[in-house]
Amino acid sequence: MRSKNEPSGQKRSFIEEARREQIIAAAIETIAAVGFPRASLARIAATAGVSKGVISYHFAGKDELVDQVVTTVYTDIADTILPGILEQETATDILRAHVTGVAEYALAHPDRLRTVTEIFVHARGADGTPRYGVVAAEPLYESLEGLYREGQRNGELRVFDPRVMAVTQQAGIDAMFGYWLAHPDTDLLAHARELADLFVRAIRPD
Amino acid sequence: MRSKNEPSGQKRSFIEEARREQIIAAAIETIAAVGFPRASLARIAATAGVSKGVISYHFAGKDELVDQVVTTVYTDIADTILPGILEQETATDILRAHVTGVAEYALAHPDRLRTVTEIFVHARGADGTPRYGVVAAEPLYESLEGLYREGQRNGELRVFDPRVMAVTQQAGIDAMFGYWLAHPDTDLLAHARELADLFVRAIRPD
DNA sequence: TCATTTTTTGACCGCATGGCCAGAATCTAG
DNA sequence: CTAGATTCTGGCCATGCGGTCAAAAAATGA
Repeated sequence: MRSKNEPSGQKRSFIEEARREQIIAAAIETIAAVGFPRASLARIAATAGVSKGVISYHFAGKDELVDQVVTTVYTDIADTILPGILEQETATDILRAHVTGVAEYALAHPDRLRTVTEIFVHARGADGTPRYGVVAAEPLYESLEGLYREGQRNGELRVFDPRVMAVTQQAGIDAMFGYWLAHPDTDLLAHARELADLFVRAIRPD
Repeated sequence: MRSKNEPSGQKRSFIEEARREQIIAAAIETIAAVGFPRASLARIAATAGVSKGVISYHFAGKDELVDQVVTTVYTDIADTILPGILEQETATDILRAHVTGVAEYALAHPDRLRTVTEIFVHARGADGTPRYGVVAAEPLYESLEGLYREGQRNGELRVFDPRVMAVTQQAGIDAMFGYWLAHPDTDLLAHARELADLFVRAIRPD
């Protein structure tokens, strides 16, 4: 049975599903440990304790494996921090919940966040262009913009450029995580609170 | 004559200096065009119109070439935008001059900014750790912190965590440039003004 | 039990990389 | 003009990569 992105028609066998999960987990562990450029199929296979060919057997190629890693981690992040965000009422509270939610997830699962960061930064398509670059962040930008616009409509926020703020907010969060990776002794949650403060002051009415 | 980082004792010959400059220019052009991971010595040599061995002859290795590229570009950036920053009086004006200065440089020399961005993101040492990562940004962070602290001392700025703000400001500038590269039709200077606005509001007194 | 299918292994392929080097070409002094 | 130093070329090397494959091993089911 050749592996496919979607189990079209045929269901995936037991062992097939288990192996895929195992290999995805090994990929996350390996990428977090040695970085994306050094996470070769051979290294990932060694982490999983299987032969290199097994990965080729269960995944169409490295690209599909990386796609599955991204999907797996992002689903997990969304499932973890979305509930805390949805229970907020105001745009300001949502912003704070977003920033601190990512920080809390980073503390609980540093490997997963590091892995998707590595993939976003380093993964490139066959033509050399980024595979998950700025384009992949577009839905997130639009989501943040919607939040800002609602706040502007009801007067909770002042008038500003939502796109610039969305890009900046996401950049601030990414940089917070990157700085913490390089300086693990710093207080990530304190950084998150301070960062949220900066953003709230930047967009509140005069 | 073997090449060295510093001309120790012996002066560098005429042709040596010319070739080094030519190869550095070719490296900048190549990295900006195809990205750091694809900018092999062979490609850079082809851009320069010389044999691959020439690079090995004039530089100790790829690492030294990349170091020279970074030094060259950073010196140029500093020479270009520092004057405009130094003539400002207040911390707020300095911040605005910093943000818009980088934007103006990006418009004038997109290849150079893109190249150092590529190098900072992708260049790794033999052990896989980043060669110009967060650690390399430390002097810049300290410089920004000094600026903030001065503003806090004389009451121009409120009290906030200077390190978090420094990390965030630099991240916002980097993201501005990255977004512009992906969306070249957007108004970079307008983004810079808006970004400076966000930052000024984030740190001004209540 | 035993034939069939699924899964795994380990060797192998083509390719690109950074670096090396013998010899040719070029430049420079005496 | 000529001898020596400098510079350049083009081919070569070892390494690591993603991917493929025949054959072995394991699981499955009649």
